[in-house]
Amino acid sequence: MTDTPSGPGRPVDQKVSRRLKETALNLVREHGYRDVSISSIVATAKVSRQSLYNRWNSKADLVLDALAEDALAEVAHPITDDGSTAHAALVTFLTQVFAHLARDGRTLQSLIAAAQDDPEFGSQFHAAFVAPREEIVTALLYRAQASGELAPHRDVPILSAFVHGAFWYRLLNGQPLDADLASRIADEVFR
Amino acid sequence: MTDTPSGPGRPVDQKVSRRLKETALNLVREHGYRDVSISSIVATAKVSRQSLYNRWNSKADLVLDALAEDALAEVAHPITDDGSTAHAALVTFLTQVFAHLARDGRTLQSLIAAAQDDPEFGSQFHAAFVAPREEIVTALLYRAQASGELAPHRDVPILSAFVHGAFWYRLLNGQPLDADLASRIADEVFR
DNA sequence: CAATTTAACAGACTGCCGTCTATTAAAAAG
DNA sequence: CTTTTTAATAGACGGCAGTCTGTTAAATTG
Repeated sequence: MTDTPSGPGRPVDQKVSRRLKETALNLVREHGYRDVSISSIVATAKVSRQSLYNRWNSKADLVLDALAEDALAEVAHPITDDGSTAHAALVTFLTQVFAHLARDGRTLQSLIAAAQDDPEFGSQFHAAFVAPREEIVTALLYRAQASGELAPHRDVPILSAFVHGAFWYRLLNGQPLDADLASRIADEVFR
Repeated sequence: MTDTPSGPGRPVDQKVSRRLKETALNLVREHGYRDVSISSIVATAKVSRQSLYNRWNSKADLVLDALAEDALAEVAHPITDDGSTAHAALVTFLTQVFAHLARDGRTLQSLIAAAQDDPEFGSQFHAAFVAPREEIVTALLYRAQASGELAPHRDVPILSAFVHGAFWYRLLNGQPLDADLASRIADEVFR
């Protein structure tokens, strides 16, 4: 999927792609998403403007792709501490997410913002970032219900919206995402 | 506060302000926030570009101001059905918010997005829209605790973040905000 | 090797943003 | 009435986004 060398024509230069992603991520982390222009990315990467648009539709597209290779993807695997309670697992999950967001939380805010006025990017962002985390928490809560740690009549989809919503609400309103928040969220979910 | 006619110099023409707000709101409701340019607003309102920038710093500023005079402000008053339970009051509040968002929810999404990359507008948006609703729900939950409807050990700030977060999470992810959601949120809060 | 196909590149172009300049209009102050 | 002060206007400007054109480069196909 990453490279399709078959067929005629000059092949896509992966070095160009890598250079663009690295440059974009470096510039965004240094100056902030808003203050990095497409023009500055291609100029810094020493790549033609069109080569960027041949690969991505927008700055948001490019940055999401660059982030996906980086720390953002590391949280997306399910939690494996099955010896522990669901309560503890939720705290662990949230703490991990928050820790990774210490570096790229600001950028993530900008990507969420970009998704609001660009439905196509919104779908990609949802698939790459939102859905996997939604899945993890939902599965965790259903397992907790099966094991009796969570009462069977609790509304798991709503509880999941509570957890992710509290996270988004704090992030998008510039409030801190710290270990204290993680444990208080988990405490309220598991009475 | 709306007009300060005292002092020398030509007074601000309120007709120009009204025309800009009306035009902006009409255009945004018809074409969507993203597809309305500053240039089209001033052209349609037959007002000079600078007159807009003399009053607001950005399109987001203008549209928030225009919305604030409209339906958005109507929800901001506390709930008065004191004869009812806190559970019912929360459902009423959420249903009202969701109903008003049927018209301007898309625009609100765009304003939340704009706030992410513009701290100054973020503060204004928070003061005009976020804080008042946060206040209503928080007060409602504390009253419920005082009356015994909500257990005293429950974490009201977190519960408030749950409620608003679920709302934001659904809105920003393009999911429906309907009566069903309102009652399920309330059911989980007052379990 | 020659023809075909696709990538990379340089550069131009339109449209919009946010700012700035110069001019005219409408008020208070002397 | 004249001066001062601020608003409204018209229009220009530099910078960036996204698109497009033409040219060169690198691969497969015949």
